Amino acid sequence: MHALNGVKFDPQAGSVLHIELARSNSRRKRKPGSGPYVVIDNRIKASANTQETSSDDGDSDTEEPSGAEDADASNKDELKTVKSDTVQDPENSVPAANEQLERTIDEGAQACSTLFIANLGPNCTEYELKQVLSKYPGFNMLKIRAKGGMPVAFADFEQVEQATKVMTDLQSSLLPSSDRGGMHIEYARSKMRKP
DNA sequence: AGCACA
Repeated sequence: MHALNGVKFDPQAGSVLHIELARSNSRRKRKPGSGPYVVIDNRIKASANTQETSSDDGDSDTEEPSGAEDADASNKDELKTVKSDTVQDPENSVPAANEQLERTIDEGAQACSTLFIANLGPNCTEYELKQVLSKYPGFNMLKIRAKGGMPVAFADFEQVEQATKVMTDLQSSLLPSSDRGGMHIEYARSKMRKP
């Protein structure tokens, strides 16, 4: 940059190059904790207080209340003393038996009365699968969808428990048409899940 | 790992 600075690039007008470092992005990087999601764990914060004031480019962008850091510092010790192991598990207070069971079958997925079935062979037909599923109580309907690739199926039941029964029963089981491993069954994903 | 239709 200094090598080129001041170089005459237009002999007629006598214009001269003026080069300087571009100012850094005026929009400062969002600090973790300033967004809508607040990190509760403050343990890492203690050692990372160095780059706060160094890169202030003087832009008139003042989203940050300047007193925030000081407040953080004074609150730090207080927050640290909150021990997580003393918190009582709210799940244990009301142990509904079947809820526990469903959670154990496939934790992470929300139990529901519709099953998502994958890893079906390319030759699996709706009819074939329906033959199997309709042996089970509460079976409502089956939909097969083959979006370009391998077919997947959605099986709906009257009750969650009935769907659960089918899932555990048929999990990894082979269909006659299958050219691969057993089918993979999960609860269907729904838009209505708890956050 | 792959989740549609109403």
